[in-house]
Amino acid sequence: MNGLTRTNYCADTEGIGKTVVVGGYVQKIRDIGNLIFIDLRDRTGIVQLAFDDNTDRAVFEKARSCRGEFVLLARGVVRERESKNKELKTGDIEVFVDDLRILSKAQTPPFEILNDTNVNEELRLKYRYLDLRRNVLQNNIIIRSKIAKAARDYFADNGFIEIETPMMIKSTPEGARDYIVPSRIHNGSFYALPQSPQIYKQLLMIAGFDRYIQLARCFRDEDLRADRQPEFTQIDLEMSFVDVEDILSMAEGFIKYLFKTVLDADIPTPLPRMSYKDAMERYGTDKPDTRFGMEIQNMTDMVRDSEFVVFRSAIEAGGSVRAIVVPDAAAVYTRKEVDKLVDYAKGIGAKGLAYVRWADEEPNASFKKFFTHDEIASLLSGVGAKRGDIVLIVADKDSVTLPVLGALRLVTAKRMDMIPDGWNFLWITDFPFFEYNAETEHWDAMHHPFTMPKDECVQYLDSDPGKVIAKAYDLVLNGIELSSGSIRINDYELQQKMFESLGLTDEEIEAKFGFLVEAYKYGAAPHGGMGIGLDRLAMLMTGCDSLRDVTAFPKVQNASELMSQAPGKGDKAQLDELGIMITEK
RNA sequence: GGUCCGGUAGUUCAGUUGGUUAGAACGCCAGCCUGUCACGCUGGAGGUCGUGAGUUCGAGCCUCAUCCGGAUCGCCA
Repeated sequence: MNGLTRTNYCADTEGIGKTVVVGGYVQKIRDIGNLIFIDLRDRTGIVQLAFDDNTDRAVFEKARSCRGEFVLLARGVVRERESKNKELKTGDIEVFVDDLRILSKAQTPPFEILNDTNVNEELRLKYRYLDLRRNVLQNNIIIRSKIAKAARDYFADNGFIEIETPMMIKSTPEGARDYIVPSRIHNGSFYALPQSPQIYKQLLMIAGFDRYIQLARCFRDEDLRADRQPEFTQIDLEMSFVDVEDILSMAEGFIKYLFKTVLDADIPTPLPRMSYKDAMERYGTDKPDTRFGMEIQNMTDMVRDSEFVVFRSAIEAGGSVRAIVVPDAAAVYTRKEVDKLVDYAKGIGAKGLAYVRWADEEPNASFKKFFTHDEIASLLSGVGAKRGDIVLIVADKDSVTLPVLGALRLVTAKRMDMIPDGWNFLWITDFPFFEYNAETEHWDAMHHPFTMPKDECVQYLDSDPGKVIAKAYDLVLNGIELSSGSIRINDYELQQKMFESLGLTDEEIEAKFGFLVEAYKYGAAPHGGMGIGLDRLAMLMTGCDSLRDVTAFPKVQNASELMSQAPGKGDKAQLDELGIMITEK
């Protein structure tokens, strides 16, 4: 670059008396007449460039002409500052510049490049390359890179082979909606982008690779959330000659290594476990946040004889009455706000929400007409409530009471600010194999149809599908699902039977999974694996609450990308070639 | 697809019951300033009030539609 070669990153500049060459973006200019300071920024941080009346006039004038975000290369001697800045890593030194190159001028950016920004995210995403200049965002991306490296290192050290699987594959039924890619050669046919490399990694096990890993891009055409992007990355792995325990301990080893390497945090292993059934009954969700208590309590027996029709009819219909106690909430939740909770509960499927708001001496129960003073007192002591608490009660089928209270538990805990920091990992095990779909009146696979049922459950496949437990497991961190996996069926006859239980006809099985069933006829070791969400790991490990903050070029809620404006309309020639005609929706 | 929230200088926001010329801070431009680091001082430029209809003598403000972004429910084997 015009005879100058960079010697130091900005924040790594050191050695008083040394001549250095630094390069970066102009963060800030302070022009004090015969004295100019420029804060120069690169991905490591900031160093101050200094110019004074001993500076060559041409260099001085060049410095004066600089503006924010100009790209500079500056040579100079490192010297101690006359007045130091304790806020800055390089606050004790500055570079006294004798040669300055303006490598690139820059327009005034639409927003200032500041770590602590409150600029509208929409604008930041439109100019994502400017947003990404901010050190906080760069650090997130760097941590993400370290996570990926830790994964490759750990699994390579444990004998895993990194193998790429195709991105253009055949659409698989069930599961999420596929993104599809039209084929030019096969007019009218489409590839699908993989929702995960599931089938391919099983085939790699059949091929005998024994241990596979891939940082796999996955695609799901479903609505977005803060923790859901339509394309995302999984640390995808599969192992042969294993059962559940082998995979869990391999994954635990990785988690331990990862957190030590990237965050220098010690994660005690083995990680705690909870069955799906316990998770649902105690937390109303299959991904409980166990950083705080407030578990769901079963009040059914306490109110079994009550006259209150809401409670009684729920119980008589085979349901339950359950509650959570929100400690010290009466001071925070006014009557009006409790009403909002009632609306919220109704919005997520409850018929209603009974409550006791115990602010004053006398607890105020929404159902006090139906209970005596003593009965209410005994209910309160039964659930362990004290004065100042609010008790939220739902009476319905378990499939309503549990998830509703689980959601209320999270909402109120956030509002009460009672969720401590920490790394609370939890394995959820013993998932049901089937999930009844009331709409189609079918049993669907809860995990996926290749999941191995527990040995002792195979006998219930026909008689009582709801009773079949799968060799499937999820890893949950602070209430967010990080990972999901299972042992796969490696026996083609059993696989055939599972497909039949799912209501697939022989023709459907043959058309959709024929090659997979065929493959298992040629011998397969017991195998299983999991996919760990790299994006979510990065989000949690950087303390962010959106995947957008750990993704270089994320998509927004309607799955478009604001910088490039993707997706775009296909042009006429492209569509003609593919034989595609667009109809108005 | 439903519900809710938001959209006013480049940015972040304020804008009274609908009423004269829509303000502030930061940023930007120019000048001055020898130790700044949120530099300071002086002056200046900068607005399709997301868009389109409607109500009204008069709309940033009220109504409807629509676009964009976010949260949430559905959805995500």
